[in-house]
Amino acid sequence: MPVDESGPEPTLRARAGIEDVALVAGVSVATVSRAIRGLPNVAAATRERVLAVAAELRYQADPAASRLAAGSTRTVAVGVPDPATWFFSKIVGGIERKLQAAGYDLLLSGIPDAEHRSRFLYMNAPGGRRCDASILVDVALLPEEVGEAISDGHRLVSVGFRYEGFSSVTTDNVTAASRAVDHLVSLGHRRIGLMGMPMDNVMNSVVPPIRRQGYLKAHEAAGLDVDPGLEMVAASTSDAARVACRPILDNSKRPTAVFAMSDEQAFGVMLAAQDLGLRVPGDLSVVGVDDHDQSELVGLTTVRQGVVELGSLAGELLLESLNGGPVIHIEVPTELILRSSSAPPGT
Amino acid sequence: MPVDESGPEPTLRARAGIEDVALVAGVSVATVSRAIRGLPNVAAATRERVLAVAAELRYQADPAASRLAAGSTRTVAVGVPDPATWFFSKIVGGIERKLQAAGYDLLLSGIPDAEHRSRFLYMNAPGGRRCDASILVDVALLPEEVGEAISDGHRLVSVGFRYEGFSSVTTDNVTAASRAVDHLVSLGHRRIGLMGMPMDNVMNSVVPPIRRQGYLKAHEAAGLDVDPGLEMVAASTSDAARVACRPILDNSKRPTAVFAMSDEQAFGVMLAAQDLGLRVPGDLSVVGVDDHDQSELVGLTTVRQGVVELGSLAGELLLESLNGGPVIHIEVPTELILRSSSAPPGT
DNA sequence: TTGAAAGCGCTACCAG
DNA sequence: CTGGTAGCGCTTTCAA
Repeated sequence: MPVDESGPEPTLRARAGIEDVALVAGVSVATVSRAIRGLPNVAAATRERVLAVAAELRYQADPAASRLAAGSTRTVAVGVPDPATWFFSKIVGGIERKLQAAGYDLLLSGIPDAEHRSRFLYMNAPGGRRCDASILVDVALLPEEVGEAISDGHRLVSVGFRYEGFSSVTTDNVTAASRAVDHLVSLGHRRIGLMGMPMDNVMNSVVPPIRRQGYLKAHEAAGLDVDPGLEMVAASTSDAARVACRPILDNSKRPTAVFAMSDEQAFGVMLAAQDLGLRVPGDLSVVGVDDHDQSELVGLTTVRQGVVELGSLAGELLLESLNGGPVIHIEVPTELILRSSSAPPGT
Repeated sequence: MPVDESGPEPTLRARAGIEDVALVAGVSVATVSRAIRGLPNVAAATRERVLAVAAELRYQADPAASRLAAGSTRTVAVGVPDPATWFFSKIVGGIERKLQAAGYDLLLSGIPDAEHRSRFLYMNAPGGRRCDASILVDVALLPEEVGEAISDGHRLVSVGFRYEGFSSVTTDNVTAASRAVDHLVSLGHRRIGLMGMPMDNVMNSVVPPIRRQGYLKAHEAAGLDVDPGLEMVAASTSDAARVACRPILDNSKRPTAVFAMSDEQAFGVMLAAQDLGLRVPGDLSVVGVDDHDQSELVGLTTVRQGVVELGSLAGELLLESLNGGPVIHIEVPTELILRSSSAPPGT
């Protein structure tokens, strides 16, 4: 009766550890460690042999063990308000590509509110030992959080806001907004609504007021009064904006144009106009910010910012900072893209 | 001359370790470990004291150390072809919410090609010790990869495809596609183009052929011949589709309708129609799949699938599988949404 | 209910 | 250039 050795190849049976590799290659674990990580002081022949054995045994260093022993995690945490959003997903995509290419793992967290934000900050602080650094996208930090992060030695790059002490990638939001409003003014609009975002202290608390500044500035430059009754606020989604702007549009004293702080909001405004039977741009001009993938199709005039680029730049800055690079602030340019959603009033 | 003790609070100086907590609380590290993790066999009073000290010292267990000692990583890896895409970002969002709520970390990887796929599989296999499980979204596995994953004991849930051996969340793609084409047929269309996706073996290699089946099936059911000259292929983006369909639309023998495998492709078809001066739906009807956020605004008729739900369900299945749950297959329903991009030919 | 101690798998220092 | 070995910070028997 033949004894059938069950289980597959006995050589590759369990997960190979560094010791197994050392044994088979006939060297010490120390040498294996050096050889595999490409450190100097390993004879070429030795390294080759070790690498061959490691490959054969399908050896992979246990990340937890490496991290524990070496101190570095080769992981970076990325926090965004909502990863399912057009804007944030583009940025995450840009970051991911850079990090993956550099061999870093990317830990993704959604940060929908202040509680999540402080948890993120706490867990990803150096003391948390979860990552080597983190990237925060449009998540506003309180002054005390900034101070704490700095004194903790938190490596952090910020997208959207500029904090001294951390590298950042931002756009010139005052200019972006005033560019849009200037355009509407130059078309002859005098009653220009603002579709803004909430300015609570939880997230996005910096971008909206700045874009609003641009809106005000453009009015001032044109010698126009702003009508506070034309200001609306909604989350940065099409649906929220659609609902929020309805009362102001469904009104004889409605604006002749609306500047929306994001294209997705602008889409919502266009939808509301459709709902009310208003023609765009005949009855209502609409301008947004972003140059969303679908903006061309719907003919939305917008102020473009290179969103994916925002992400890749953030990834690069982070990598540089990890390599001991200096704090760098980058401001990416914006550009007005003219399409069919804006025209002189009453056209 | 007063000696100024430099450095902040001496008590909280360095990062507190479990030993510090034990010392201050007057218990052993073993007890601290139990107390903090909520394990039984700790006196209520003791636990309370330990927790208080831990909070005061801002103690956090080092994840790497815990992982090494306990074996579990509390991390799950998620692989998608391109995280910057509408469809995948929605799914990742759905997954993220579930995982975050359950206290799991989410490692995000883009898997644009076969090389990345095999690297992902290798690193996130149980032997990689990087995560406890993984989720693959629309990343097609070769039969040998499936077999290997199973025999490795890889915990994996699949979104988009159904493999025996792993939990999965899918949609009925044949029905989705045939529903769309049936609709066009019932409007009177006889020449219906197909905007499909590439069927290489790298990614998306299962969904496109299945949707194509639905397209063929609907033709057959209606007794219609399919014209191979009306088949187009492009990546699932608006731009790619716009370019790819141009030659077929810019032709006297053009189709009267196009079924696109995704809404983003449908957007591209609509853009191409615009480019060529074709009216939608008058000269060309267009139907997509997904019900993208912007589909309502552009009036796109589409077959809706609950994309975020796909993600949340995947997250739930994964969590259950981690808790020893069984393999489960879920198929989510689809629904035809009628809008203005489809109408009888020549309307 | 609590504590002592043996690892978890690797890296890094120091000798040789 | 290579090997021995002491940790990294926590979890988990096993005894007490």
